[in-house]
Amino acid sequence: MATRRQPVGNKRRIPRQARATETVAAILEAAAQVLEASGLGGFTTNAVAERAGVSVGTLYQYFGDKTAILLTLAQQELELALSDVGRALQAEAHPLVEGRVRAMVRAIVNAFRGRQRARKAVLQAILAQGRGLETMEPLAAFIAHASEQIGRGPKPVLTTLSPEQVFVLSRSMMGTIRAAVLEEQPFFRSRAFEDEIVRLVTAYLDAVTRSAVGREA
Amino acid sequence: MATRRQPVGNKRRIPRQARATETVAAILEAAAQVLEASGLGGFTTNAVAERAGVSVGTLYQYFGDKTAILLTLAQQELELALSDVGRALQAEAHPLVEGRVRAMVRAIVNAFRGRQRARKAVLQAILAQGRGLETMEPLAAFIAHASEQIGRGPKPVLTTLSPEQVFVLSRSMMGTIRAAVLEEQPFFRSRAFEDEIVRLVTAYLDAVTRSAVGREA
Amino acid sequence: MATRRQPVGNKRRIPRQARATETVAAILEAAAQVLEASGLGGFTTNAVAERAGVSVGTLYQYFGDKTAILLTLAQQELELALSDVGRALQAEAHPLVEGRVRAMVRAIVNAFRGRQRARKAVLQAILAQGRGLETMEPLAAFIAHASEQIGRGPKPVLTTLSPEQVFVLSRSMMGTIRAAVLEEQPFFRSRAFEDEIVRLVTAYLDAVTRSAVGREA
Amino acid sequence: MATRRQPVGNKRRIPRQARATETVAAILEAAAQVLEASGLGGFTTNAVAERAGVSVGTLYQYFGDKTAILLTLAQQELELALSDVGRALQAEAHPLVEGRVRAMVRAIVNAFRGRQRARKAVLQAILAQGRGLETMEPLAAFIAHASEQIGRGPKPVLTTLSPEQVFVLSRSMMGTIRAAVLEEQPFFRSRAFEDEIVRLVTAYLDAVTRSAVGREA
DNA sequence: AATGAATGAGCCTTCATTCAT
DNA sequence: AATGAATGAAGGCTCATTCAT
Repeated sequence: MATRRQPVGNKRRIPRQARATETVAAILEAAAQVLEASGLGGFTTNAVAERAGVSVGTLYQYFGDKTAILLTLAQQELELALSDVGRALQAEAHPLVEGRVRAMVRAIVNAFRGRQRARKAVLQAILAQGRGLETMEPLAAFIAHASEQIGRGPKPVLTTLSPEQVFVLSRSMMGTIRAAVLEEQPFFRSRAFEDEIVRLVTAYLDAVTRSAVGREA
Repeated sequence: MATRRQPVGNKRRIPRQARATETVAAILEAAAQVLEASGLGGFTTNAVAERAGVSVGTLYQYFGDKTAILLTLAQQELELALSDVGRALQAEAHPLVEGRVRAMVRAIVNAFRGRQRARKAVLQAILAQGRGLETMEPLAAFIAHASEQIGRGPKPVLTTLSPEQVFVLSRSMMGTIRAAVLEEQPFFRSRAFEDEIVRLVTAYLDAVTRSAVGREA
Repeated sequence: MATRRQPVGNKRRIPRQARATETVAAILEAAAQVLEASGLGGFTTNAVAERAGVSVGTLYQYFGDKTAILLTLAQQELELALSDVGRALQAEAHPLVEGRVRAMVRAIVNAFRGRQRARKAVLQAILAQGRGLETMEPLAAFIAHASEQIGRGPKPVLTTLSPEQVFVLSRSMMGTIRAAVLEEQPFFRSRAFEDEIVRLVTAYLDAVTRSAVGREA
Repeated sequence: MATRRQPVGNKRRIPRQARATETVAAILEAAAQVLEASGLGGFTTNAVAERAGVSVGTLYQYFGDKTAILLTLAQQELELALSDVGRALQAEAHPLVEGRVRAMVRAIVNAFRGRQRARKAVLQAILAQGRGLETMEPLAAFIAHASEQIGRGPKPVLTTLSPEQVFVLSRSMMGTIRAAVLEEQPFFRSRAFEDEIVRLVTAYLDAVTRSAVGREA
């Protein structure tokens, strides 16, 4: 009967004090751990709070909703991965396209190494809510941008990719890596596997470029 | 999904009578419909039973577990998809590699087309339980076999693929299509998307072949 | 995260079996008892279920909402009271207006005797939700009608009452009786008190009639 | 409202300084506003504190209990209403009984006019705790006294009312007005409604007087 | 075999109250 | 005196599962 005001759903309190900031961090860390240990099924607010060493009440002081935790986590992870990959691409150390592709693949493989389960769960949760698109948007934008960077340089490859091409490019790479993690393939971190992914991406980029050039001519 | 009392588990009763078989079919069909209509969140045993026109009790007579329904559904869908793809490959109608690749891509996309939401939910549910591996295994085996068929024919392309190559080939294709389903991409059924996947696969096959030839020479 | 479908709020299952009907009755009886014993503050679904000897789940099988219980209870009580008062009025035993008024007063006093607290709580709950008007409507209609019956007979008194008059007539009488109960006045069931209420009502009716007649003349 | 830890109870600190007095006033004003805006359901200590521009801690410095705020609010309102009514009666401006009754009714209605929702909520809260009796007592005493004042004056009406008569007189009037507030009747502030209450009271006074005279004669 | 009423653990969320700063 | 982060009991409600009929 108690009236439920503020069906907010988002963040609730902007931590202004040091202690509060720590608490938020603890909650997010705990959330990732719980997700990692028990999957989405075990991801309950009580479990997160307990692991974080705070009470549920505190948790709700900073996250208006169970979902808000997930969303924040997702964003955080995304940004981390993005900056890793971005760093790999910006390096001037790779003059050749292949070199840059390889750097990116390596960054992604590394990004996928830790807390695989948490990552998966976050992904699922996001998707399960139809929030996927918005959340993924920065990633898509990034890869669209990244593909231009790959092409640029001493040996430029392409100028613009269609949305479908960006999608195929990013998802084929990500999907392959993700599958290897999920299936716990023994060759996951092997050079042979890395070679094949690089081959996949460069071959596709090549094909796309050739086709574009052919059309222009 | 958290099992409550008895951790029963799998199927319970092997239907020997016609009526029983019908009941099981009705439940599975209802499950797919519920999944399609309300997503995983609305997938409750009661909802499925009601839609199937049976009582929950009856449902539990044939499926020891809510999960068992999902698992059965997944297997069923998988078999359907596999036989579709198999048919596409066996046809002698595609003399060129590209033709065969396209036929396969189309078969897979089609397999994923109907009841997308249900499929997505099944996928999620399977993955959420770590059951993904077992369930996916037949698919992997199939594609490994299929890649040989692609290469064979009037214009043979390759003889043997390394395990890593089979993996990259199959997962990049599946992963891309799956991502399109999960993210509910609007271009999912477009020709442009199909073209890109075909390009991805053929480009990779080409690159692999060229490298193999080079090594042999 | 579990999706909450059906934010129904109303009744949920129409009991078809004997046992179910009993259960509903038990829940309503328990609700009244809890209300009586602990007031609105103690009126929790768990308390009601426990007192009814059923589980919360069962309770929610028949009432989609905590409020639904209160609403049903209110309707039930209202109908009971209404039929009591109605019976008092329909009796041909009271040829005089005063006699009929007295019969009504007595019926109301009796109606207010049992489970005062429950009644009060129900009232409050109804009002607290702004549902008061709808719920009270039959009562208003009834009193409007009853006032006509009071006036009819060998010595007719009035023909039509304005909404304000119906309101003042009914609420002054009800309010006085209710106050006596709430304050546990010792004279609550005394003849003297009854006399005064009868005097109040008849005097008011008289005044209204005289004013109406005066206006007509 | 259920007290959680320390069953503290009432006021805690008697403000001796100017600032403290202001704070208390701010809290009470905020309480009324919150009540008015969100009803009893939204009446949380945090909401009140925020609106008052103080912290919860400060609030608890002056009110040992959420209830204490409500109680204080109720008393404050009551005193205001009482002094209004008293002023209306003491005025020599109304030589006729009816005039004095009308003045009183108007004073009471007016008292109930502003912040109706807040008042209703306070009323409900008081009643919900069985605290109604104590809180209402001064009002009853006042009306008993007032009825004597009504009768006095240039045209005296009655000498003594029996306890039952005082009760019926005061409660019928208050009960009717209160019901109009609680039910949020649209005609609450209309002249027609006022007329009917005046009619009710004067008719009753009249009837009582006539009966007393008859008995004396 | 089927039914469906009943169960109850457990989830998410709120909010009165405390206490270290 | 004031602050506001933290607490945690308690409440409403869901749903997988059982079992008497």
